[in-house]
Amino acid sequence: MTQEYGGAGACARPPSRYNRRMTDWLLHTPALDTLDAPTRARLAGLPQQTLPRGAVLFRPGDAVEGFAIVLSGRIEVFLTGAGGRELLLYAVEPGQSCVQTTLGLLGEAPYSTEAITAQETEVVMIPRALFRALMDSAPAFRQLVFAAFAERMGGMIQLMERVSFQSVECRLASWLCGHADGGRVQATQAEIATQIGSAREVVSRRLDAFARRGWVQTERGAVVLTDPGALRRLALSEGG
Amino acid sequence: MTQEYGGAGACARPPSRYNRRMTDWLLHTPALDTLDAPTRARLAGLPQQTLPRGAVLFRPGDAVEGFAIVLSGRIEVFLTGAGGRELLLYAVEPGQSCVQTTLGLLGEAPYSTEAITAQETEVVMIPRALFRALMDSAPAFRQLVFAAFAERMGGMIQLMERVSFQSVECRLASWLCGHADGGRVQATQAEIATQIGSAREVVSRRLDAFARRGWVQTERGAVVLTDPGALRRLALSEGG
DNA sequence: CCCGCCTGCGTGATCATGTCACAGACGCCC
DNA sequence: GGGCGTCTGTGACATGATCACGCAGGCGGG
Repeated sequence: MTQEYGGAGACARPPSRYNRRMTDWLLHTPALDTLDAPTRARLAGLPQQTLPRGAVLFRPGDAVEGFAIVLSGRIEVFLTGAGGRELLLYAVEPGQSCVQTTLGLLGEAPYSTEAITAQETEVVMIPRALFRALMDSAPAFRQLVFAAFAERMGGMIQLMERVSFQSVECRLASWLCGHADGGRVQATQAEIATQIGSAREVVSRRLDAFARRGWVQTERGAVVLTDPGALRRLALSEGG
Repeated sequence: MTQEYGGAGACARPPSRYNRRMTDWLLHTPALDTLDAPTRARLAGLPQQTLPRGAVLFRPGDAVEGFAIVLSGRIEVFLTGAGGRELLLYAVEPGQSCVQTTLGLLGEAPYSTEAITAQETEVVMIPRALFRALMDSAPAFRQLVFAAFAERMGGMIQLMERVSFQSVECRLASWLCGHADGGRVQATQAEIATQIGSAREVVSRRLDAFARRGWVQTERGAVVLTDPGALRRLALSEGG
């Protein structure tokens, strides 16, 4: 399902066909607008890379090569359990950076999670040395990194809360509402299961229950929301 | 079980009987050894507070008053679910600081968790303004905060892994091994349940199973480990 | 000493979820 | 049409959470 793409070093040594010209990508990255001129100058020269959907940026055990900033697309970071079950920890979207990476750069610890692009994704890698220099010398950059860190931590706590204390039904309804595009969600049940931290069979049964209540219609690779209101009410009901 | 102690503002406005003399507590805090002289000077004057066991430092919804550094004792931070079930997120021990607090100070977000002292605990509170100033001007302080942050994030990911992918039996065995004092663990089954993120009844049944295998003996408010080796093997078996 | 009460513990019943095994359905390519 | 891989549906079962009790030990008041 997720095609291998360059293995462990994908983000560090990508095939050249995915390298882009060195350009002023900073202009298109609002999150970095607050950076001062010298910092911008040091960043502007870095090459950006385009990764196809399904590329593996890192796996558990990999060493951390540099600090990634996402320009466009989306990277999903998963925790993998013994039985092969996966749990989406968080997603990295444009202007954001990867906490696991920050963690690795600051503490020398290898990755314990797996990162896969969910769409075609453009990233800029900041090498370790430059990252550390910026952290020390560029207050705005530091703010940026710290803010990202804080946001993730908050997100992780929320995730823990949902996974530990909320029913699968609630999580599923919530996820469906949050991913509907014109009353339609394009995803296989296995994908949904991973996203909400459950198992495919369970998703299948819950969706079936929703369908019997007339809230959704299931198709191969998609779910149609026929009563988004009901789903939303369930999602907000905090049901344990 | 956890006596209320001054409520929301406990750490900000403690009863005066718990205030101590202003002293050079920095001398006894190895974690802060790397701080430069000016920073140490700014910190040395802060008062330390002593909180009894069971004091509530903050609850969900409280505003963040300042940055806490633990000198001695132990603070436990919990997530609370709908049914009143609680899950230990992490503990703050001497020389460490509270991430939730950092998060709140940086992002203005209120607490979503609950912090309770597990023993008599000495803390120093750094007011918000000083905290921000130090973050900007004292690289060593910044390093300290960042390192703590990174460590917590790693811990949270590990916790997520254990809670999501490991059996209660493994977690229980592991916890017992980690908390044995001379082959004996002093804790009620309800406490153990909270620590490993399960329910009291489940702990009761698992302990019973251990007892039938001759690995432990249960007493009122305590567990005696009669075969620590077996428990340790189970704890390390990564059983899903 | 007896009683009432609180806390901690044990247990059965039931529900929610995760896991395993397997079969049918759908799409696609040859 | 036939073969193959992916997606989905289902039954059987194990684990864990929740609910509803009852029982035991400890403690203070009478």
